[in-house]
Amino acid sequence: MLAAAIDLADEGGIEALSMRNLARRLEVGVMSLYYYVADKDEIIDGMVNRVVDEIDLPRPDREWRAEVRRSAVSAHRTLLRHPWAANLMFSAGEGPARLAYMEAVLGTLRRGGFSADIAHRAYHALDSHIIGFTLWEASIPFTSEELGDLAAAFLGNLPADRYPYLIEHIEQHLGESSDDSDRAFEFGLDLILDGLERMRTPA
Amino acid sequence: MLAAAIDLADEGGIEALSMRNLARRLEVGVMSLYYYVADKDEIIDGMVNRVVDEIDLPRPDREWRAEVRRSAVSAHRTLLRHPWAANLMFSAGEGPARLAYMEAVLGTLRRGGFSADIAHRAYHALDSHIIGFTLWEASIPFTSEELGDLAAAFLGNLPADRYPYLIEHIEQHLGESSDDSDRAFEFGLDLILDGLERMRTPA
DNA sequence: GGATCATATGGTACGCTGTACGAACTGTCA
DNA sequence: TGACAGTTCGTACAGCGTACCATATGATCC
Repeated sequence: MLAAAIDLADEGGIEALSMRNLARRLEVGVMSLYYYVADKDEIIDGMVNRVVDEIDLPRPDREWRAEVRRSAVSAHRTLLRHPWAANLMFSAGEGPARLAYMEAVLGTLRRGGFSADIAHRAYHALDSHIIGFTLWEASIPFTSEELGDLAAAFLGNLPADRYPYLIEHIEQHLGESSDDSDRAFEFGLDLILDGLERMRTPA
Repeated sequence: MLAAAIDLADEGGIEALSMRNLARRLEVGVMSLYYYVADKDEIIDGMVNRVVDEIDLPRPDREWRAEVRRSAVSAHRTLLRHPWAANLMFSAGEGPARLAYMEAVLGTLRRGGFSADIAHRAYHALDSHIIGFTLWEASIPFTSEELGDLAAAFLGNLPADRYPYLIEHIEQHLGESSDDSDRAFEFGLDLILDGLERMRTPA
Protein backbone atom coordinates (compact mmCIF):
# COMPACT_ATOMS: atom_id res chain seq x y z
CA MET A 1 0.00 0.00 0.00
CA LEU A 2 2.79 2.45 0.79
CA ALA A 3 4.58 1.30 -2.34
CA ALA A 4 1.48 1.97 -4.44
CA ALA A 5 1.06 5.36 -2.81
CA ILE A 6 4.68 6.27 -3.54
CA ASP A 7 4.33 5.13 -7.15
CA LEU A 8 1.25 7.28 -7.53
CA ALA A 9 3.04 10.33 -6.14
CA ASP A 10 6.18 9.68 -8.20
CA GLU A 11 4.09 9.46 -11.36
CA GLY A 12 1.66 12.30 -10.97
CA GLY A 13 2.84 14.43 -8.07
CA ILE A 14 1.43 14.45 -4.61
CA GLU A 15 -1.93 15.81 -5.78
CA ALA A 16 -2.44 12.60 -7.74
CA LEU A 17 -2.49 10.75 -4.45
CA SER A 18 -6.11 10.69 -3.35
CA MET A 19 -7.71 7.94 -1.34
CA ARG A 20 -9.90 7.16 -4.33
CA ASN A 21 -6.97 6.95 -6.73
CA LEU A 22 -5.02 4.81 -4.35
CA ALA A 23 -7.93 2.44 -3.85
CA ARG A 24 -8.42 2.14 -7.60
CA ARG A 25 -4.75 1.36 -8.09
CA LEU A 26 -4.95 -1.34 -5.44
CA GLU A 27 -8.29 -2.58 -6.77
CA VAL A 28 -10.05 -2.32 -3.46
CA GLY A 29 -12.86 -0.19 -2.10
CA VAL A 30 -11.94 3.24 -0.85
CA MET A 31 -13.00 2.58 2.70
CA SER A 32 -11.00 -0.62 2.93
CA LEU A 33 -7.91 1.52 3.16
CA TYR A 34 -9.13 2.79 6.49
CA TYR A 35 -8.87 -0.62 8.01
CA TYR A 36 -5.10 -0.34 7.78
CA VAL A 37 -4.52 3.35 8.43
CA ALA A 38 -6.27 5.89 10.61
CA ASP A 39 -6.24 8.62 7.99
CA LYS A 40 -4.42 9.94 4.96
CA ASP A 41 -1.77 11.65 7.06
CA GLU A 42 -0.67 8.27 8.31
CA ILE A 43 -0.07 7.20 4.72
CA ILE A 44 1.93 10.35 4.06
CA ASP A 45 4.02 9.77 7.17
CA GLY A 46 4.72 6.24 6.04
CA MET A 47 5.68 7.37 2.55
CA VAL A 48 8.10 9.98 3.85
CA ASN A 49 9.57 7.43 6.20
CA ARG A 50 10.24 5.06 3.32
CA VAL A 51 11.91 7.77 1.31
CA VAL A 52 14.13 8.83 4.19
CA ASP A 53 15.02 5.20 4.61
CA GLU A 54 16.55 5.23 1.13
CA ILE A 55 19.17 7.77 2.19
CA ASP A 56 22.69 6.43 2.79
CA LEU A 57 23.68 7.13 6.35
CA PRO A 58 27.16 8.31 7.26
CA ARG A 59 29.20 5.34 8.47
CA PRO A 60 30.50 5.65 12.02
CA ASP A 61 34.23 5.63 12.68
CA ARG A 62 35.19 7.27 9.45
CA GLU A 63 36.34 10.75 8.66
CA TRP A 64 33.36 12.98 9.45
CA ARG A 65 33.55 15.23 6.44
CA ALA A 66 33.52 12.59 3.72
CA GLU A 67 30.70 10.74 5.44
CA VAL A 68 28.51 13.74 6.07
CA ARG A 69 29.08 14.80 2.50
CA ARG A 70 28.21 11.37 1.18
CA SER A 71 24.99 11.23 3.13
CA ALA A 72 24.01 14.75 2.08
CA VAL A 73 24.58 13.88 -1.58
CA SER A 74 22.55 10.72 -1.12
CA ALA A 75 19.74 12.66 0.54
CA HIS A 76 19.74 15.10 -2.34
CA ARG A 77 19.55 12.35 -4.93
CA THR A 78 16.87 10.51 -3.01
CA LEU A 79 14.70 13.58 -2.73
CA LEU A 80 15.12 14.24 -6.43
CA ARG A 81 13.82 10.75 -7.12
CA HIS A 82 10.73 11.58 -5.06
CA PRO A 83 10.29 15.31 -5.52
CA TRP A 84 6.99 15.41 -3.64
CA ALA A 85 8.82 14.25 -0.51
CA ALA A 86 10.92 17.39 -0.10
CA ASN A 87 7.78 19.41 0.50
CA LEU A 88 6.52 16.95 3.08
CA MET A 89 9.82 16.56 4.90
CA PHE A 90 8.90 19.15 7.48
CA SER A 91 5.15 18.76 7.70
CA ALA A 92 5.19 14.97 8.11
CA GLY A 93 5.70 13.52 11.54
CA GLU A 94 9.22 12.28 12.29
CA GLY A 95 9.26 8.55 11.70
CA PRO A 96 11.91 6.05 12.76
CA ALA A 97 13.94 6.54 9.58
CA ARG A 98 14.18 10.26 10.21
CA LEU A 99 15.27 9.65 13.78
CA ALA A 100 17.94 7.22 12.62
CA TYR A 101 19.13 9.72 10.02
CA MET A 102 19.38 12.53 12.52
CA GLU A 103 21.12 10.35 15.06
CA ALA A 104 23.66 9.15 12.50
CA VAL A 105 24.48 12.62 11.19
CA LEU A 106 24.63 14.17 14.65
CA GLY A 107 26.78 11.32 15.92
CA THR A 108 29.21 11.67 13.03
CA LEU A 109 29.55 15.36 13.72
CA ARG A 110 30.00 14.93 17.47
CA ARG A 111 32.54 12.17 17.08
CA GLY A 112 34.26 14.26 14.42
CA GLY A 113 35.15 16.78 17.06
CA PHE A 114 32.30 19.26 17.11
CA SER A 115 30.80 20.60 20.29
CA ALA A 116 27.16 19.83 20.95
CA ASP A 117 26.34 23.42 20.11
CA ILE A 118 28.13 23.50 16.78
CA ALA A 119 26.86 20.05 15.82
CA HIS A 120 23.34 21.27 16.50
CA ARG A 121 23.73 24.25 14.23
CA ALA A 122 25.68 22.35 11.63
CA TYR A 123 22.89 19.82 11.38
CA HIS A 124 20.33 22.48 10.66
CA ALA A 125 22.55 24.27 8.19
CA LEU A 126 23.04 21.01 6.29
CA ASP A 127 19.38 20.06 6.40
CA SER A 128 18.31 23.51 5.28
CA HIS A 129 20.62 23.33 2.30
CA ILE A 130 19.57 19.83 1.28
CA ILE A 131 15.88 20.48 1.45
CA GLY A 132 15.93 24.08 0.32
CA PHE A 133 18.05 23.30 -2.69
CA THR A 134 16.07 20.24 -3.66
CA LEU A 135 12.80 22.12 -3.39
CA TRP A 136 14.16 24.63 -5.84
CA GLU A 137 15.23 21.95 -8.27
CA ALA A 138 11.92 20.15 -7.94
CA SER A 139 10.05 23.31 -8.84
CA ILE A 140 11.60 23.70 -12.28
CA PRO A 141 10.53 21.48 -15.20
CA PHE A 142 12.69 18.46 -15.80
CA THR A 143 13.09 18.18 -19.52
CA SER A 144 15.32 20.83 -21.00
CA GLU A 145 12.76 21.38 -23.72
CA GLU A 146 10.09 22.51 -21.29
CA LEU A 147 12.72 24.59 -19.56
CA GLY A 148 13.66 26.23 -22.83
CA ASP A 149 10.06 27.16 -23.56
CA LEU A 150 9.59 28.51 -20.10
CA ALA A 151 12.75 30.53 -20.15
CA ALA A 152 12.04 31.86 -23.62
CA ALA A 153 8.64 33.11 -22.49
CA PHE A 154 10.30 34.52 -19.43
CA LEU A 155 13.07 36.33 -21.20
CA GLY A 156 10.67 37.69 -23.77
CA ASN A 157 8.75 39.50 -21.06
CA LEU A 158 11.77 40.92 -19.27
CA PRO A 159 13.01 44.36 -20.14
CA ALA A 160 16.68 43.54 -20.73
CA ASP A 161 17.92 46.86 -19.42
CA ARG A 162 16.15 46.55 -16.09
CA TYR A 163 17.17 42.99 -15.24
CA PRO A 164 20.64 42.44 -16.70
CA TYR A 165 21.87 40.16 -13.93
CA LEU A 166 18.67 38.18 -13.72
CA ILE A 167 18.81 37.56 -17.44
CA GLU A 168 22.40 36.45 -17.14
CA HIS A 169 21.28 34.09 -14.39
CA ILE A 170 18.47 32.57 -16.43
CA GLU A 171 20.74 32.08 -19.41
CA GLN A 172 23.07 30.13 -17.18
CA HIS A 173 20.20 27.90 -16.18
CA LEU A 174 19.48 27.31 -19.83
CA GLY A 175 22.93 25.94 -20.51
CA GLU A 176 22.82 23.71 -17.46
CA SER A 177 22.84 19.91 -17.49
CA SER A 178 21.67 17.82 -14.58
CA ASP A 179 25.33 17.22 -13.76
CA ASP A 180 25.79 20.96 -13.43
CA SER A 181 22.82 21.02 -11.13
CA ASP A 182 24.40 18.34 -8.96
CA ARG A 183 27.54 20.40 -8.87
CA ALA A 184 25.57 23.45 -7.84
CA PHE A 185 24.19 21.45 -4.93
CA GLU A 186 27.68 20.40 -3.96
CA PHE A 187 28.92 23.96 -4.25
CA GLY A 188 26.67 25.08 -1.41
CA LEU A 189 27.30 21.89 0.50
CA ASP A 190 31.08 22.36 0.37
CA LEU A 191 30.72 25.98 1.38
CA ILE A 192 29.07 24.75 4.55
CA LEU A 193 31.45 21.85 5.10
CA ASP A 194 34.51 24.05 4.58
CA GLY A 195 33.21 26.50 7.11
CA LEU A 196 32.52 23.74 9.59
CA GLU A 197 35.98 22.24 9.15
CA ARG A 198 37.46 25.59 10.02
CA MET A 199 35.65 25.83 13.35
CA ARG A 200 36.24 22.28 14.40
CA THR A 201 38.02 21.47 17.63
CA PRO A 202 39.81 18.25 16.65
CA ALA A 203 38.86 15.17 18.65
CA MET B 1 -8.59 41.33 -1.21
CA LEU B 2 -4.94 40.22 -1.14
CA ALA B 3 -4.66 41.82 2.29
CA ALA B 4 -7.66 39.84 3.53
CA ALA B 5 -6.26 36.66 2.03
CA ILE B 6 -2.91 37.23 3.74
CA ASP B 7 -4.62 37.92 7.05
CA LEU B 8 -6.57 34.70 6.72
CA ALA B 9 -3.42 32.69 6.00
CA ASP B 10 -1.46 34.41 8.78
CA GLU B 11 -4.20 33.60 11.26
CA GLY B 12 -5.13 30.06 10.39
CA GLY B 13 -2.47 28.78 8.03
CA ILE B 14 -2.81 28.37 4.32
CA GLU B 15 -5.53 25.74 4.65
CA ALA B 16 -7.76 28.37 6.22
CA LEU B 17 -7.67 30.24 2.95
CA SER B 18 -10.57 28.94 0.93
CA MET B 19 -12.54 30.94 -1.57
CA ARG B 20 -15.57 30.57 0.67
CA ASN B 21 -13.71 31.78 3.76
CA LEU B 22 -12.22 34.67 1.88
CA ALA B 23 -15.60 35.71 0.50
CA ARG B 24 -17.14 35.55 3.97
CA ARG B 25 -14.33 37.70 5.38
CA LEU B 26 -14.89 40.26 2.65
CA GLU B 27 -18.67 40.01 3.00
CA VAL B 28 -19.21 39.27 -0.65
CA GLY B 29 -20.47 36.29 -2.58
CA VAL B 30 -17.99 33.59 -3.41
CA MET B 31 -18.27 34.01 -7.15
CA SER B 32 -17.73 37.74 -6.97
CA LEU B 33 -14.08 37.01 -6.26
CA TYR B 34 -13.79 35.58 -9.73
CA TYR B 35 -14.51 38.92 -11.27
CA TYR B 36 -11.13 40.12 -10.03
CA VAL B 37 -8.99 36.98 -10.36
CA ALA B 38 -8.96 34.10 -12.80
CA ASP B 39 -8.55 31.44 -10.13
CA LYS B 40 -7.23 30.77 -6.67
CA ASP B 41 -3.67 30.36 -7.90
CA GLU B 42 -3.71 33.96 -9.00
CA ILE B 43 -4.55 34.97 -5.44
CA ILE B 44 -1.72 32.83 -4.11
CA ASP B 45 0.71 34.38 -6.57
CA GLY B 46 -0.38 37.82 -5.49
CA MET B 47 0.01 36.96 -1.82
CA VAL B 48 3.51 35.61 -2.30
CA ASN B 49 4.40 38.67 -4.31
CA ARG B 50 3.29 40.95 -1.49
CA VAL B 51 5.31 38.99 1.02
CA VAL B 52 8.44 39.08 -1.11
CA ASP B 53 7.87 42.80 -1.47
CA GLU B 54 8.33 43.17 2.29
CA ILE B 55 11.92 41.97 2.09
CA ASP B 56 14.63 44.61 2.37
CA LEU B 57 16.71 44.59 -0.78
CA PRO B 58 20.48 44.94 -0.66
CA ARG B 59 21.43 48.54 -1.43
CA PRO B 60 23.62 48.99 -4.48
CA ASP B 61 27.05 50.55 -4.13
CA ARG B 62 27.70 49.21 -0.68
CA GLU B 63 29.91 46.46 0.54
CA TRP B 64 28.38 43.27 -0.87
CA ARG B 65 28.63 41.11 2.19
CA ALA B 66 26.86 43.35 4.67
CA GLU B 67 24.10 44.04 2.15
CA VAL B 68 23.52 40.45 1.14
CA ARG B 69 23.50 39.50 4.78
CA ARG B 70 21.02 42.23 5.62
CA SER B 71 18.65 41.17 2.91
CA ALA B 72 18.92 37.50 3.85
CA VAL B 73 18.12 38.30 7.47
CA SER B 74 15.20 40.43 6.32
CA ALA B 75 13.95 37.62 4.08
CA HIS B 76 14.15 35.21 6.99
CA ARG B 77 12.21 37.51 9.30
CA THR B 78 9.63 38.24 6.64
CA LEU B 79 9.00 34.58 5.95
CA LEU B 80 8.68 33.92 9.67
CA ARG B 81 5.96 36.56 9.80
CA HIS B 82 4.12 34.68 7.05
CA PRO B 83 5.10 31.06 7.58
CA TRP B 84 2.74 29.76 4.90
CA ALA B 85 4.70 31.74 2.31
CA ALA B 86 7.90 29.73 2.64
CA ASN B 87 6.11 26.67 1.34
CA LEU B 88 4.71 28.55 -1.61
CA MET B 89 7.91 30.34 -2.52
CA PHE B 90 8.84 27.75 -5.11
CA SER B 91 5.43 26.63 -6.33
CA ALA B 92 4.06 30.14 -6.88
CA GLY B 93 4.83 31.90 -10.12
CA GLU B 94 7.63 34.46 -9.98
CA GLY B 95 6.03 37.84 -9.63
CA PRO B 96 7.64 41.24 -10.09
CA ALA B 97 8.78 41.42 -6.46
CA ARG B 98 10.66 38.16 -6.82
CA LEU B 99 12.31 39.35 -10.01
CA ALA B 100 13.37 42.57 -8.30
CA TYR B 101 14.73 40.61 -5.35
CA MET B 102 16.74 38.28 -7.55
CA GLU B 103 18.06 41.12 -9.65
CA ALA B 104 19.14 43.08 -6.58
CA VAL B 105 20.90 40.15 -4.91
CA LEU B 106 22.56 38.99 -8.11
CA GLY B 107 23.63 42.52 -8.92
CA THR B 108 25.15 43.02 -5.49
CA LEU B 109 27.12 39.81 -5.87
CA ARG B 110 28.32 40.60 -9.37
CA ARG B 111 29.36 44.12 -8.47
CA GLY B 112 30.99 42.73 -5.35
CA GLY B 113 33.49 40.94 -7.53
CA PHE B 114 31.98 37.53 -8.18
CA SER B 115 32.03 35.89 -11.57
CA ALA B 116 28.70 35.17 -13.22
CA ASP B 117 29.19 31.51 -12.43
CA ILE B 118 29.90 31.97 -8.74
CA ALA B 119 27.17 34.56 -8.34
CA HIS B 120 24.75 32.08 -9.85
CA ARG B 121 25.68 29.37 -7.40
CA ALA B 122 25.95 31.74 -4.49
CA TYR B 123 22.43 32.94 -5.13
CA HIS B 124 21.04 29.43 -4.97
CA ALA B 125 23.05 28.54 -1.89
CA LEU B 126 21.68 31.61 -0.12
CA ASP B 127 18.12 31.04 -1.25
CA SER B 128 18.26 27.39 -0.25
CA HIS B 129 19.43 28.30 3.21
CA ILE B 130 16.85 31.02 3.73
CA ILE B 131 13.91 28.97 2.61
CA GLY B 132 15.09 25.62 3.94
CA PHE B 133 15.85 27.02 7.34
CA THR B 134 12.62 28.97 7.59
CA LEU B 135 10.58 25.97 6.56
CA TRP B 136 12.13 24.06 9.41
CA GLU B 137 11.37 26.81 11.89
CA ALA B 138 7.83 27.17 10.61
CA SER B 139 7.19 23.50 11.17
CA ILE B 140 7.80 23.57 14.90
CA PRO B 141 5.21 25.01 17.29
CA PHE B 142 5.75 28.60 18.25
CA THR B 143 5.00 28.83 21.93
CA SER B 144 7.62 27.20 24.10
CA GLU B 145 4.85 25.52 26.07
CA GLU B 146 3.62 23.55 23.09
CA LEU B 147 7.21 22.80 22.23
CA GLY B 148 7.82 21.48 25.73
CA ASP B 149 4.83 19.17 25.53
CA LEU B 150 5.86 17.92 22.14
CA ALA B 151 9.44 17.33 23.14
CA ALA B 152 8.42 15.64 26.37
CA ALA B 153 6.24 13.19 24.44
CA PHE B 154 9.08 12.74 22.02
CA LEU B 155 11.76 12.09 24.57
CA GLY B 156 9.52 9.74 26.50
CA ASN B 157 9.27 7.48 23.46
CA LEU B 158 12.95 7.49 22.62
CA PRO B 159 15.20 4.79 24.01
CA ALA B 160 17.93 6.97 25.48
CA ASP B 161 20.69 4.51 24.75
CA ARG B 162 19.91 4.27 21.06
CA TYR B 163 19.61 7.96 20.32
CA PRO B 164 22.04 9.78 22.60
CA TYR B 165 22.95 12.51 20.11
CA LEU B 166 19.40 13.04 18.95
CA ILE B 167 18.29 13.47 22.53
CA GLU B 168 21.08 15.93 23.14
CA HIS B 169 19.88 17.80 20.05
CA ILE B 170 16.27 17.95 21.19
CA GLU B 171 17.28 19.14 24.63
CA GLN B 172 19.14 21.97 22.99
CA HIS B 173 15.99 22.94 21.12
CA LEU B 174 14.15 22.97 24.42
CA GLY B 175 16.45 25.57 25.92
CA GLU B 176 16.27 27.73 22.83
CA SER B 177 14.77 31.21 22.66
CA SER B 178 13.67 32.83 19.42
CA ASP B 179 16.88 34.87 19.58
CA ASP B 180 18.85 31.64 19.60
CA SER B 181 16.90 30.52 16.59
CA ASP B 182 17.78 33.74 14.77
CA ARG B 183 21.40 33.12 15.62
CA ALA B 184 21.16 29.58 14.27
CA PHE B 185 19.92 31.03 11.01
CA GLU B 186 22.81 33.45 10.94
CA PHE B 187 25.26 30.67 11.75
CA GLY B 188 24.48 28.91 8.50
CA LEU B 189 24.26 32.18 6.64
CA ASP B 190 27.73 33.25 7.78
CA LEU B 191 29.14 29.86 6.92
CA ILE B 192 28.02 30.51 3.35
CA LEU B 193 29.09 34.15 3.28
CA ASP B 194 32.53 33.32 4.72
CA GLY B 195 33.04 30.69 2.09
CA LEU B 196 31.99 33.09 -0.63
CA GLU B 197 34.30 35.81 0.61
CA ARG B 198 37.17 33.39 0.37
CA MET B 199 36.56 32.65 -3.30
CA ARG B 200 35.94 36.21 -4.34
CA THR B 201 38.04 37.86 -7.02
CA PRO B 202 38.04 41.47 -5.79
CA ALA B 203 36.48 43.98 -8.18
C1' DG C 1 -37.22 59.74 -20.15
C1' DG C 2 -36.17 55.49 -22.15
C1' DA C 3 -32.95 52.32 -24.28
C1' DT C 4 -28.41 50.45 -24.36
C1' DC C 5 -24.42 48.88 -22.63
C1' DA C 6 -20.27 47.76 -19.64
C1' DT C 7 -19.33 46.82 -14.93
C1' DA C 8 -20.08 44.15 -11.13
C1' DT C 9 -22.48 40.61 -8.14
C1' DG C 10 -23.65 36.12 -6.74
C1' DG C 11 -26.95 31.66 -6.75
C1' DT C 12 -26.93 27.06 -8.32
C1' DA C 13 -24.72 23.03 -9.48
C1' DC C 14 -20.88 19.67 -10.70
C1' DG C 15 -17.16 16.86 -9.74
C1' DC C 16 -13.65 16.36 -6.69
C1' DT C 17 -11.76 15.67 -1.76
C1' DG C 18 -11.31 13.02 3.15
C1' DT C 19 -13.79 10.18 6.06
C1' DA C 20 -17.87 8.78 9.69
C1' DC C 21 -21.06 5.25 10.01
C1' DG C 22 -22.79 0.95 9.67
C1' DA C 23 -23.92 -3.16 6.88
C1' DA C 24 -22.18 -7.30 4.94
C1' DC C 25 -19.04 -10.86 3.86
C1' DT C 26 -15.34 -14.46 5.22
C1' DG C 27 -13.08 -17.85 7.89
C1' DT C 28 -12.25 -20.14 12.40
C1' DC C 29 -13.39 -22.36 16.49
C1' DA C 30 -16.85 -24.39 20.00
C1' DT D 1 -24.76 -24.93 13.61
C1' DG D 2 -23.95 -20.67 15.98
C1' DA D 3 -20.94 -17.24 17.43
C1' DC D 4 -17.45 -14.16 16.85
C1' DA D 5 -13.30 -11.70 15.06
C1' DG D 6 -11.27 -10.05 11.01
C1' DT D 7 -11.93 -7.66 6.81
C1' DT D 8 -14.37 -5.31 3.04
C1' DC D 9 -16.83 -1.49 1.28
C1' DG D 10 -21.47 1.29 -0.13
C1' DT D 11 -23.65 5.34 1.21
C1' DA D 12 -23.61 9.84 2.70
C1' DC D 13 -21.90 14.39 4.27
C1' DA D 14 -19.39 18.55 4.51
C1' DG D 15 -15.98 20.92 2.36
C1' DC D 16 -13.34 22.35 -1.83
C1' DG D 17 -12.53 25.16 -6.63
C1' DT D 18 -15.09 26.88 -10.20
C1' DA D 19 -18.25 26.74 -14.81
C1' DC D 20 -22.33 28.70 -16.16
C1' DC D 21 -25.78 31.91 -16.15
C1' DA D 22 -29.12 35.38 -14.26
C1' DT D 23 -29.34 39.56 -12.16
C1' DA D 24 -28.42 44.27 -10.39
C1' DT D 25 -26.18 48.82 -10.87
C1' DG D 26 -24.75 52.98 -12.98
C1' DA D 27 -23.21 55.67 -17.02
C1' DT D 28 -24.03 57.13 -21.79
C1' DC D 29 -26.51 58.31 -25.83
C1' DC D 30 -30.82 59.29 -28.64
